[in-house]
Amino acid sequence: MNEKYHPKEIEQKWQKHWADEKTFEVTEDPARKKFYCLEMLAYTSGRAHIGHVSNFAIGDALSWYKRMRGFNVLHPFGWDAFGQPAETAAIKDGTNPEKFTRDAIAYMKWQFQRMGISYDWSREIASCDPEYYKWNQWFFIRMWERGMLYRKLAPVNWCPKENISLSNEQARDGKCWRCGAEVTQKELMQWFARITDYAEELLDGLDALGDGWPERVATMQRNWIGRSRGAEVRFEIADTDQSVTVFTTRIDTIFGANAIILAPEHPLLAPLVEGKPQRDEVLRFAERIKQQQRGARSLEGVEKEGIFTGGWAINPFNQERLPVWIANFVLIEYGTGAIMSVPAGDGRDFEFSRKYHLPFRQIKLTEDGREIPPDEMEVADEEWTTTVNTGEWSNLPAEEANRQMTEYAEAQGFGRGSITYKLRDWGISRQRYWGTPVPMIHCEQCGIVAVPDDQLPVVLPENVNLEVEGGSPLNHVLEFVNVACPKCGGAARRDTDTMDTFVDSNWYYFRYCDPHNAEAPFDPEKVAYWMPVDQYIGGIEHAVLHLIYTRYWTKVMRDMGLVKFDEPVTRLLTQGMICKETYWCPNHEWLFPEQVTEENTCSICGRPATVGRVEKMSKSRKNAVDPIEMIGIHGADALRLFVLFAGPPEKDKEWSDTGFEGAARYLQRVWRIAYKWHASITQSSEDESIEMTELADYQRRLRRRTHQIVRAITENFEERLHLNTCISSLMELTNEIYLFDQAADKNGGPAESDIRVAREAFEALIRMLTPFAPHIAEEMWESLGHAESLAHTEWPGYSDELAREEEIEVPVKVNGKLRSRLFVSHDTSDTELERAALADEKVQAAIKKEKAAIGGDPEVKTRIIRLHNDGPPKLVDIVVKRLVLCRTYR
RNA sequence: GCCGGGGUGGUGUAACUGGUAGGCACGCAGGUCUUAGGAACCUGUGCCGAAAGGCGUGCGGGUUCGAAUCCCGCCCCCGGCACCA
Repeated sequence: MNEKYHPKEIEQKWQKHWADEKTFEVTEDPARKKFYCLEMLAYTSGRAHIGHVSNFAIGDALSWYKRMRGFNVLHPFGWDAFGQPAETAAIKDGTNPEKFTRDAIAYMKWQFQRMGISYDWSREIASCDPEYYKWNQWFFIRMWERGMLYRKLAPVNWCPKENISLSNEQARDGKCWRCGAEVTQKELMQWFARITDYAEELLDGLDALGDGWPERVATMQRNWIGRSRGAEVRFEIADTDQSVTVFTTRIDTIFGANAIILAPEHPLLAPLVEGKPQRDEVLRFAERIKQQQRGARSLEGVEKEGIFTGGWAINPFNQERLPVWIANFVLIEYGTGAIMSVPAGDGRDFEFSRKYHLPFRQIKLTEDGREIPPDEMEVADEEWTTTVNTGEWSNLPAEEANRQMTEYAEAQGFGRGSITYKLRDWGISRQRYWGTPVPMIHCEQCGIVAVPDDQLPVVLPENVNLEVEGGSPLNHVLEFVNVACPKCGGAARRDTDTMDTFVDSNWYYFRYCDPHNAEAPFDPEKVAYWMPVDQYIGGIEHAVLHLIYTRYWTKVMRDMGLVKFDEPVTRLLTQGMICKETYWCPNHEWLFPEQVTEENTCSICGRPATVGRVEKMSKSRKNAVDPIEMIGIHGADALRLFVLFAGPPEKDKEWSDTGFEGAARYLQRVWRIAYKWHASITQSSEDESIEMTELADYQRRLRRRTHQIVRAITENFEERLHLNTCISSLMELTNEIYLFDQAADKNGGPAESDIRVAREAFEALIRMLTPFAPHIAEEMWESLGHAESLAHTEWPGYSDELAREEEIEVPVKVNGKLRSRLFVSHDTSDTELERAALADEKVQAAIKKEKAAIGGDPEVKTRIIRLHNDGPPKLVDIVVKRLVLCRTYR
C-alpha cells in the first residue's frame, strides 16, 4: 500500500490480477446456491456512455455482494451486434458492417474492461457470430415446424425511387432518408410469430412476477397487450348475402348506431362497391388512405375522413338500415377492422358524425339521470350509466344491458362475447443485410422448405453491396440466393429476409449458461442450474418490446420442452438515466459547458447563455460526459461510486462534477485512514478476541457503530437495493473511524485494544466497500495482510447484541409535540421511564400549558410506545385531554 | 384523455411497517495546520427570532395522542400509452 492513492495503478493491477486468476469464471456447482445477475447486452454503437457505467455498476455491486455471501454468481456479458445502424455506419465509413461491428466490439470491450466489472468474459457472445445466430435459425425452423410461424402480406415503408424497404427511422417525416422521395407502403410477404397465442399467458404471468418487477413495467406490458372484453356482432348487408362483423365493448349502445364503418383495407369493400355509382371514388379514397405511412394515420390530430360506400347494413337488434362507410380512423389490424358508429357514446364517432352530418339517437341518460337530445350534445358521454331508447333493454344499468344483450346476440346467432388484444403477431422479417438470415428455401415444386439442421448456419455472405436498389441487399447475391431445394434437389431460391434483432436478444442469456455448445442452443441441465435470472438490470426503454418478446420466447422454449419454467426473470430493475444540465445560446444553440464563460455568456458571440433544463445526456445537446475521460481523472472506482451515490438505482440522476470530485475525495479519505492504521493492524496478531467490558467509551462506540452499519448495509442489499444509502452508511462508518482515530491519538497512539477494534472496523468497511469500489478495496485488503482476493472473502457478519445502544434516547411528546428527551439505560423499566418523563421540567411546563389551554381538570395519560413488542422504547407519549364521562347503555 | 411515478434545506438525496424530519454528500461559513492552499483535518449550516420559543416535508381539508408517511379534494413536474371501437 502506497501512502498516496493512485487509482490508475491499482485499477490496472487488480484488473490484471482478476483476469490472470480467472477470478470471475464460474461453473455449475450443485452444492452451492447460484445467483444469476444479468445486465442487458450492449448494442455495438462503438462507444461506451455513462448509462453503461450506471447499468454495470448496479449489477456489479449486487454480484460482488452475492459472491461474498457465498453464492455461485454467474455474471456474463455480450453484444447486441446485428442491426441496421451498423449498415448506415459502414456505408458512411466506406467499410462493411462486419468490420464496423468487430471494431466496435473490440473498442467497447477495452472501454468496459477499464470499468473493472466482475464479468466472466469467457462466456462472452456476440449475436453476429455464426455460432450464435445458427441457433436463431434452429429456433426458427423448430417454430415453423410447430406452426408457431407463418407468412402473410404486410406493409413495409417503401421508397418507390430506390425500390428498397425502409425502417421507421429511415422513413422519418414520410421521406426517404437517402433520396428524399415520398415514402409509400408496400405489401410484402413477411414472417410472423404467433405471439398473440400467448397473449393471455403473457398477461397473467405479470401477476405472478409480483414485486419482482416494477409496477410500471407490468403496467406498460398490460397496456401493450391491451386485452379488451366485448362482443362481436354480425350485421347483414341489405339486398346481398354478405355480412360484416364488428367488435364492440359497448353492445349496450347498439340502438344508437348510425353507421357501420370499415377500415379502408377491409376485404368487404370491393364486393360492396362493385357496380355502385360511387365505386371509383370510394376505391380511390381507400387507396389514398392506405398509402399514408404506417403510424401517420393514427397520429394525434389527424383529421377524421371517410366516405359513404353506397352499401347498407341491418342492425340485428332493431332492423334499422345503417349506411356503410369507410374511414381513416378505423384500423384493419384491430378487432375485426370494422366498427359500429355510436356518436352518443363514443367521442370519435361523435366527431365523425358531426363532420358528415349523420343523425343519431340518444341511448343513455347522463350520470344525474337526464336525457340530452342528440342535437344538444357537445361531447359524447362514454360513462356506464342507464340505458334509454334501447327497446326491451331500456332503463337498465349499462353493465347489465351489456351482459343481457351479449347473451341475446349469442342466442339469436348473430353475435357472441369476445376478447380482443392490441398485441399483434410479431413481424420478424427485415429486408436488410445485417441480421440473421431466415433459414428457408422457396422451391416451386415443394413450396417452403426449411434448411436441414446439418446445413446450419446459413451464413451471411460477405462483401455485399448495401446500396443496391430493389429489395433486400441479399436479393442481389446470386450465389447466396440460388440454391438446390433440399427436398427435390431442383433449382430453388433462399429466403432473403433477415430476422429482427429482438430475436437475438430473446434468448442470449440462456446461451450464456452454455456459450460454446456446438450441438444445441444450450444444455437444458446447465440452464436448469443457472436460470431463471435472479436479477436483470437494464433501461426502461425495453419495458415492452424486448421484455415481452423474451418472456414469449421462454414460453415457446418451455412448450418445446427445453426449459421447465414460465418466466425467465425473477427480479427486474430498470435503472434511471444520468442527466446533466444543458446550456443554450440564442445564436449558437446548444453549447458545451466549456463554451460558457464565468459570466454566463456564450464564449463565441458573447450573448447571454441560458442554463437549460437537466436533460438526458446526448451528443446533440452537448451535455454528455465521457466515462473513459472520467476514469482518466479519478479512476473507475470513483466513477462507479458517484453514479451509485447520486440517487437510488431506479431513479434518474443528475451528473455533477463536484459530486464526482466528492466520490474521489471519499475514496482518498478512506485510503488515508487505512494507510495510517494498516501497519499496526498487520503487525498485531489477528486472533485476539475483544472484550467489550475492557474497552473505553470511544472504542465501544466504534464497535457498536460497526455492527450497526454492517447490519444496515446487509439488510439494504437483501431488501431495497438502495445502493445510494449503502454508500452513505459507508461514509458514516468512515467518519466514525476518524472520530475514533482522534480519540486514540489523544490517548497517546494506538494501544493494543485500539488496534483490535480498528481491525474489526476496517475489515468490515473494506469488505463492504468492495461492491462499489472493488479495486481500492482489494488493494487495502491486501495491505491488511490478506492473501486471498475479496472475491473469496466472506461478507462481514454482525451481532444484534453488539449493535445495541448502551444508553437510549427516548423523546417525550406531550399532546403530540416533542417536549423533551430522556437518556436512560437499556434496562430501565416502563414505570421508571414514565416517572422520569413526568419529573422532567420541560415536560411539566408543557403539561401545565396544555392544562391551562383546556381548562377544568383534564386527565393526563402516559404510555410507552415501542415499534416492536420486545423492542426498545421509542417514545413516551403523554396525552392531556378533557375527561370524558362515559355513559353506559345497558 | 387514460395509466404509472414524483413534489422534503441553497443543491443531490435520507427517514424500513404512522412514532425525535433533515442522516450522507455537494455548496457555503468559520477554525487548525501550513510560506501558501483551490490539500487535509475539525466545527457550524432548514426558516424566523437576541433568546425563550415558534414555524416547517407542493396547496386545502380529514383520521390519529402523533402524519413526509394513511384518507378526500386540488395544483405542478416527469415518464408511458393514446383514433385500440
